[in-house]
Amino acid sequence: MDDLSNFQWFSQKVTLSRQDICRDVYKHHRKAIKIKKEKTLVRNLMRIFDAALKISNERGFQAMTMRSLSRETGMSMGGLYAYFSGKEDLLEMLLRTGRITIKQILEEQVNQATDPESKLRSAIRAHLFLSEVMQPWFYFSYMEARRLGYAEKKKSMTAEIETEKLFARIIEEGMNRGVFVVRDSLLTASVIKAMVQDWYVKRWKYAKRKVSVDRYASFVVECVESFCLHMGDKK
Amino acid sequence: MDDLSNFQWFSQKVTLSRQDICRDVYKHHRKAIKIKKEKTLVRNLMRIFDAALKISNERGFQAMTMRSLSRETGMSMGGLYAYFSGKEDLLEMLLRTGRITIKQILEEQVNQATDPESKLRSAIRAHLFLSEVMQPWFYFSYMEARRLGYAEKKKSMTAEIETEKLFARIIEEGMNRGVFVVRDSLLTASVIKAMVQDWYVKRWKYAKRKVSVDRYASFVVECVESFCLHMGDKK
DNA sequence: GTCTATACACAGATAGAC
DNA sequence: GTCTATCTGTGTATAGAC
Repeated sequence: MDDLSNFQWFSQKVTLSRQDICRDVYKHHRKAIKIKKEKTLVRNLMRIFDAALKISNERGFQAMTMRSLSRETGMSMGGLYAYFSGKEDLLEMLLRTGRITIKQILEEQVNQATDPESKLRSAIRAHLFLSEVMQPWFYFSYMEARRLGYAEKKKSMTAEIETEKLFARIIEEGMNRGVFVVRDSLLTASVIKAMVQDWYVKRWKYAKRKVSVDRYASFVVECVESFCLHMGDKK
Repeated sequence: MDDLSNFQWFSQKVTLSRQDICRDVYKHHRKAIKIKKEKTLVRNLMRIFDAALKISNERGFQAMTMRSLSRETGMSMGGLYAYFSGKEDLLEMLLRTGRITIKQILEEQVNQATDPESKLRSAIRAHLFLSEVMQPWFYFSYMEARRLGYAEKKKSMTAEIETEKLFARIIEEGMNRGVFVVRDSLLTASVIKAMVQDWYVKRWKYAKRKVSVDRYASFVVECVESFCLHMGDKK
């Protein structure tokens, strides 16, 4: 799929799914949400999410006060509590929406390719482009996940393991078919994930060096293929 | 150097340098520290540092209250303020001690090897073993660095860039000598760093899978060499 | 050198007017 | 549906006893 070579496609997908997400949030947090008109809910919830991500990614979620959220959204503190029952609740919403979006979009991408080589390439590129479009969310989730309550922590650990398994399965398939060198597939998946994560965690670094997603993606693919195929030359 | 194959050597080094570190801390924070006896200072400062790292790595530095630090150290809140003038000050001390220890120890390791291949191997292993011994500090520094004041943030960014340049220089030397494939040396250094960081950031994952430092180090070296030398087979 | 008690600031959350 | 005003809990920091 040619669209994978840039992230426009992902960007559209993410924007379009915003309505669905809000409906889902409403379903799961009905008790807490006092807003009845869907249009108002969608508009303000998005404002709140964007503001919360912005503030949290600068100083941390715990350091984000309701007052600063009020300032950033332009809504009053009292008004904010019509959209969630408390900070914990907001956190849960934020994490949930991200997980759902990612799942929806990645599922559309899965198994578009057939051979292990192009599957691996697609998986790496898809992850990178998605994390580029939703960078604030990925960064937030990465940084805050491990300091949450037990339940949320577990969820994010499971998500991490699942992503790795996705890569590991592709690699194992390649090994079984004899196109990839036989090595520890889980460790290989881990280092791939580490490289993908570096893109959204250290974005300031790559921005400063003017490295684009496309270039980074190509580099990671080259690196992984060289390891899996033991080819040093460009393909 | 054979000692590099396990991290006992690093462990000893770190323990031995504790006294020096305290002397350095005392020098830079003289105004804030009200303790006169060196023995008391060293003992309690270490208690405080260990406790602060433990709490912060669970819930974040910002979420660590003086009350929780008091509980963890067994010291009273009033007593704690004899060792630093406030949370910000404690933070600065913590980061400083880590940077100094790392610098001292890594400098001893630099240029033990001569050819680019073994230099690269040594650099990777040294970083991994050091981060293993000082895991709480590395994790802390990684997680808290980006939400500090401007000055401290700058310092930790510089440290990150410097580490990358260390790797990049070795790789460039290898390219110039014709033993490494010519590629983007900075991007190569970045992905190496990403793999090394994954070790101390995702330690829970590797612990669960019973992957040892030694095994992880060997794997990363294999991965990097395969990319730089375009050899897929074991060396 | 270490403790207890407390000052003071600011956080999250809500009630009730509009 | 949104605002202002305010309650209550908890945070950092210090003064002064031991």
